[in-house]
Amino acid sequence: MNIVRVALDLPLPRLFDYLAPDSDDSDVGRRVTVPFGTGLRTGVVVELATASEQPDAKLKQVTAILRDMPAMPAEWLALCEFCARYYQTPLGEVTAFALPPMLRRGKLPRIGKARITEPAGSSSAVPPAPTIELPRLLAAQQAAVTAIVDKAGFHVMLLHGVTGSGKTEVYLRAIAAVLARGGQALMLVPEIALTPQLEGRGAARFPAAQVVCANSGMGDAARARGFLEALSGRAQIVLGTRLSVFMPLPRLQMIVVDEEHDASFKQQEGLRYSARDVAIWRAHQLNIPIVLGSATPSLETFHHASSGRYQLLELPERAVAEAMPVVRIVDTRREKLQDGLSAALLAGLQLRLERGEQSLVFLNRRGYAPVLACPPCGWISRCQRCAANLVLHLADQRLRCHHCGFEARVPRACPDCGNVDLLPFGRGTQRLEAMLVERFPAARVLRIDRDSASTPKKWQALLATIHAGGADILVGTQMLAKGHDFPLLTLVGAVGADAALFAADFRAPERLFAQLMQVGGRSGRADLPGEVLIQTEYPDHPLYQALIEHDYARFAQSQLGERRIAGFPPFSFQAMLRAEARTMEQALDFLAAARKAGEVSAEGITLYDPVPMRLQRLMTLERGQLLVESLSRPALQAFLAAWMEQLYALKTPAGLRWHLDVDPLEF
DNA sequence: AGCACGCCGACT
DNA sequence: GTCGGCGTGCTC
Repeated sequence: MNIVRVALDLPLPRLFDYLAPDSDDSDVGRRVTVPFGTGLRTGVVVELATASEQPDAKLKQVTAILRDMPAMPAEWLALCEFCARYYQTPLGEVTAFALPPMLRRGKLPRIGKARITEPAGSSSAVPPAPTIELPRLLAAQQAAVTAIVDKAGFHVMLLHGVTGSGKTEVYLRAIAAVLARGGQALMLVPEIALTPQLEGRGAARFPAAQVVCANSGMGDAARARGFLEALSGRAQIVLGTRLSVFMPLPRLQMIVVDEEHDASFKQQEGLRYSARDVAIWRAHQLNIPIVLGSATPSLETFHHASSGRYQLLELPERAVAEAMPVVRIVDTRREKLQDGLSAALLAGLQLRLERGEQSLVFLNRRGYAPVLACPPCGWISRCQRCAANLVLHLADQRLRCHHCGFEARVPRACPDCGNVDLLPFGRGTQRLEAMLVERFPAARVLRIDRDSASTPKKWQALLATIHAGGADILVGTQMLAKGHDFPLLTLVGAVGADAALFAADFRAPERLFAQLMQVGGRSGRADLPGEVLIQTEYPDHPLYQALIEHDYARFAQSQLGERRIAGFPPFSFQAMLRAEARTMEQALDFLAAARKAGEVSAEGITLYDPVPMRLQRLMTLERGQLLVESLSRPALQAFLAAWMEQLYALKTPAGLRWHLDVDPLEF
């Protein structure tokens, strides 16, 4: 009896068996449409079988095996199976996620039926060597390229180099070597904003190579076409955001993860995978090298590089600018600030204005003020759906919840007592912008945050203005920190950074350091030295001291010391069970029951008390969480697998939803 | 997740 | 007397 075992996109951790009389080995990895319940569904054949555990009477016959494109290779299925196992997600949900939506629905993009079925490997010819003139490499770059290119087999390398040290050039040389051998390369980058730019650079460097992009912002057909190009072997380079780690690449020979520390590699809903970690597993499975690049590696990665498990490749010098920016700490404890800005920063801005250079004031909080309040009666602007304040956006006269998107007009008077003198408290980018306009009337002030750069088009326009010298003072959030060079920028002021120093999240300092290092790296070019001013009430804090010295390693070591003592990752392994329900009591009760169920098999596992999440209520749902920790990853994995079965069996009150987050980044 | 079946309130 | 509420149970 010919039976196919099918992964269907359902929240059920099992496969479904179907009769498929005309199936054979070559159908493993193919999409199938099958009758399911009352309707039809599309899934993926994961394996063949001759018998089923289901009674014969229950078995239905496959409606169609879709043989209109090559089957997904075994390596791709193995990757999905790993994710299903590791992240405790049903395999059918993983395969559905890993396929572009169009293919997931059983369809094919227009054009290229001929191309789709063309045998793979036909284009594995060596592309002609690029004729464009290559930039000269620094000694350290050359050494890094050699180290990468010489590797055969699985090998994790950390390419550690500050902004401007020429990491991208190293990637491109290493990729060129892979292409010359007829292989395919996969390069992961953080967010959509910078892929077009990189795509251009890649296309210019490898004119004969097929470069395929993948990110969630692309249209359905384009994504499906890219997937098929990669699967057929025609695409030689895949460049994309986290989801491109699932691209099928039959001749994959090297993976690059640029800005590997970036939090956007971890998906925060649905399949909560880390593309960086999945990429490392994939490299291991394929026995190929992988390069992780960053100026401020994640502490996990740095830890492995220090212990020798990963090879450390250092790029100590800046390739494009002569010097690192000078970092100065401005002690704001004694000084009376003027609208939040110190005399030193104001003087710095004035000086840049006089010289015709650009400045940037970095404040990671958008809006005008974080909250609007009525001092006499104590009313404050709160979101009705979330346990959060409504942020005042004066630019369009709205109050906005940054968590759920709720909006309201700014009230003329206090809704509680009628007082008309409502006061904004705190400072956001809009307020900073308004204040700078007033203080420097001759300056052209430009605000860059998610509100002013709400669409790619607006974002491009803002970038163009900055590059053309059409702005003197930039006010911006972390948006500005990523991936763009501003040649005229010579001063960066960081305001309100202290908030992250004592945040409840143990990863907050790590993120702050990376952010400040990155935003500081925007300033200064060969002929225009850069300066970074950090306003703080904790001038002696080790984080800032390390920043002055541009000493990432020192910062990382001190952080790792603290993590070791506290037993935090990378010295322990974690998973978070979260629940949301109509009432906090329901959420916490479920978590308590889950904890009780888990305690039976919790050898070597710590199950903490269920607690409300930091953002307790979101969209009217009360949220709680339960942290699970172990000193051993295998022990944690074994526990989670057993625990999940018990969790599926727990009965939950109506409206309660839960999920498990393995290796959580958010607390 | 869907989508059925299944027993209790206000409508033609 | 029926339309429909969403509780629980199954899907190969």
